Amino acid sequence: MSVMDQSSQSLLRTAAQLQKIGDLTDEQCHDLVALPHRLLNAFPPRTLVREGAGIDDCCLLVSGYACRTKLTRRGHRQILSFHVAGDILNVERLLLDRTDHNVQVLSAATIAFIPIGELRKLMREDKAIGDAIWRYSLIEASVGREWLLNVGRRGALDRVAHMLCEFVARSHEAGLGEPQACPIPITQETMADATGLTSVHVNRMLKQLRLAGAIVGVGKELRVLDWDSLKRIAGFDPSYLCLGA
Amino acid sequence: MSVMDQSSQSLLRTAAQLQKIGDLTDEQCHDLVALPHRLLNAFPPRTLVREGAGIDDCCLLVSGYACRTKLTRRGHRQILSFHVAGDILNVERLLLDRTDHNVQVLSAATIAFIPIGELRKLMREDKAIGDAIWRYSLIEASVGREWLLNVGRRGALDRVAHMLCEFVARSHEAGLGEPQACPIPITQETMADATGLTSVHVNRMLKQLRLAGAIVGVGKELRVLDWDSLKRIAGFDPSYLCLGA
DNA sequence: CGACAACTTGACGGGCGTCAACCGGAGTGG
DNA sequence: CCACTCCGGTTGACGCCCGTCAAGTTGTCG
Repeated sequence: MSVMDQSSQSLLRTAAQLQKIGDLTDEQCHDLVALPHRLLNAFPPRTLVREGAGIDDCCLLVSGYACRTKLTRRGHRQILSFHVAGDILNVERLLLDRTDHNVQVLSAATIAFIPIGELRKLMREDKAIGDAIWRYSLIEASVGREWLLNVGRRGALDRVAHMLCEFVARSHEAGLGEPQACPIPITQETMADATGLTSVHVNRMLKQLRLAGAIVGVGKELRVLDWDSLKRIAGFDPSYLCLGA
Repeated sequence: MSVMDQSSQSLLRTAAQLQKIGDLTDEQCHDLVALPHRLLNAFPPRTLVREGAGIDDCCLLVSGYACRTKLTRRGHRQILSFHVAGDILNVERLLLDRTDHNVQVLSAATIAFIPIGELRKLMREDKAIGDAIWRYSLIEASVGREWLLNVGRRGALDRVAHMLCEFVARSHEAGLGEPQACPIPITQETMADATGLTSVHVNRMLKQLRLAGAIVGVGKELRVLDWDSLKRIAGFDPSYLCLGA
């Protein structure tokens, strides 16, 4: 595959996701893929976007894993969402002047930068595409609400289990693994910042989940073994992910 | 003021808020106010919208206070956001088929129900109005991210203080009080469900804030006394509220 | 082989949850 | 007018969950 082909394919996952979300035609999908952009390879713990920055590009995750983060004044980090290939990393930038969070990569990743003006132009010209992206942002908000419930009102074990469930469900949706035996390539420190716990306590909870037979593996090869069991512990109901639409 | 006048005024606050957010003309503002709707008076602890429901109206808060909530399977409640007069209580319903949370009133309140079809039609006909509402939903998402940071990564004292700060800042923006000496008409149990704490511990934190001279009052007459002091304790930076735009 | 990052485990302590009692004000009915 | 109830706030005692600190292990990369 030539460099040109690679580049022309890089927005495909995002286009496919928006096609499903917004019920777009193949032609609209093509318009999305044809958007001008530049690519970047990044490695952790690289920060792509910083809070308060008014960057001029919309960032799409072409491959790899990424997350959004915020920091308290005292320097404690909270992860706001996980992202897989095809996700848009800063939708809100399309209409707001300021980015209120950071974006960091969690693995080796490729990111596509699209000038905001180009994307806005396409959205203006084709209302269905605009609606699809709006819908995408509303689904993100729905996921964010579930995270708030998770962090605010579930115990540590349920909380970790729930985070793993979402990770697996979204990986599966993106074609990156099976619910049964899906790999989870993130560190325990990352899981801690996503759940509002410490890495030490995440470790204890993972041990407990291992003893319960729900997960297996160590280090970077953590895998979900018993999907049903994990869902039960977490009280996981995937409807908030809006995968069906 | 006649009943007719009352009804014709009821959407005014929402229109004014969207006008500021989306830089709308007076005429566009007028179109919003003229939307067909019916009014409802409600008292706590009434639930207006239930999770999973596919209700056909968009709910605007005309007066009073309300909040969005979610429940874990075990029945623990998390408040997702507070709302004051002029707020839209279920924006996401404009593009998603399902509501993923509940809406409850926190005080005597008046709600306007607008048929979704009517609002969608107006948004289609006037793109600026659609953009303003999208922007509104993106600002809500920004607030939600700050809540996640608050609940996940701040200690109990900072957390309660931060919640009070936001409540005051938004009340002030809506013209319902001054930063200095702003009343906070919600119960400690409500504050607990908003911060991921228990009402007992919220009580302890409020006592501490009283001793620090930041707040005064008891029961339903809780008031912010020393705004700067409260902001400092909370580490509050209002930019996430996007009040300037 | 050394350096380093991530995981693992144990000991200890504190922040916050839980339980329970009491208080005070608002509403209600006699 | 007073008794009663109810809801919300207040406080203390107690204990557990989870944070903190620290040491040790494993795997990877140079």
